[in-house]
Amino acid sequence: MNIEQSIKNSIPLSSQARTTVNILYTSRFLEEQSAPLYKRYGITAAHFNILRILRGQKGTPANLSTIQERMIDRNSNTTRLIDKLIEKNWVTRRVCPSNRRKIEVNITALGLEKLLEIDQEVEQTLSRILANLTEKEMGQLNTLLDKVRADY
Amino acid sequence: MNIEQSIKNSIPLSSQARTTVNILYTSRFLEEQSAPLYKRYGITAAHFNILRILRGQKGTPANLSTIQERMIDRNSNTTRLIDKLIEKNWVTRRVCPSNRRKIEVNITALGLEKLLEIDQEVEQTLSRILANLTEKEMGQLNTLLDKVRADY
DNA sequence: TCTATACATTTGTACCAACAAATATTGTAG
DNA sequence: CTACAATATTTGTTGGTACAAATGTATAGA
Repeated sequence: MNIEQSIKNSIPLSSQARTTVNILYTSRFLEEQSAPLYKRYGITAAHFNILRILRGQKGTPANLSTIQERMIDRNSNTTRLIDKLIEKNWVTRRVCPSNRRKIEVNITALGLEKLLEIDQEVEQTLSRILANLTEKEMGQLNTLLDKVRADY
Repeated sequence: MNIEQSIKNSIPLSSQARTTVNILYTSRFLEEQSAPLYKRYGITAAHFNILRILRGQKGTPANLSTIQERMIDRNSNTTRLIDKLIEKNWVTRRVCPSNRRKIEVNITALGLEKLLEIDQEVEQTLSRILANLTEKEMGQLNTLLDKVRADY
């Protein structure tokens, strides 16, 4: 179903508006599909995203500003997101010895283990949904989306 | 900048994951660009979306379930979103006489006026951002996104 | 060295969203 | 005509998000 049928629009949208609505709507759709999965582990997509960033560090500790830079969903509550992951013993936080304004966040062995578990489920879900697209089409889609954000 | 540079990823993502992250990230980007605009009018994107749906009704009242069906962001708080629009005198709500379980929501003249104002600003912002894409590219992007949501 | 400024994170607050349960109304099977 | 299920919306609660202000630390200039 195309986007105008999906949202049952009765007034024609400009190409720009239609494209924007389609991106927002599809993003929302993907979030809805994956949210229950994160929930089973007591976290949200934002927590998962942080875990993936920390794994990407390959042992090097990350400080808050680095994490924020790399997040999909930048917000100023990264502290509280980390708090939750600490509660679960999935990450650790300590004051950076060389610059005590900074903190060092590390993923624990348990965190890595859980991340792997969740990651596999996420990949399964995504593969099922994106099975509708060929590799070439995913490439085109990525190129076009990159173009939307160009100059920013 | 492509998505892996944007989020500074250091571990290669699967095509599915890359595409998903790209859709989420671009969606988030578009929300960030338009949010301040809505905020100046004391509303959120969800309120704006409801106003657009009501305008699409061309005078026919919409009940809550109809609005929810057409929303980008479906949630069960549509009641409270409407509450806010009523406070502003941008919409009215009354019990449907033929079926008192339902309510009838209408946009007011003031609501239409404000919607037009906001809409013009939104269009300007979107046109500026999506100026990076040709009409043909927007068409391709829409086709690909529709395909992501096919079968659902 | 005192002071101002920049940097990095945390905290307060108000609002928004998700989910479940509650309420009210209507339709329907016996 | 009554009990039960279905429909439509509202409300309670919990937790998340946005934004601003506050805190603590480091750096650089007079």
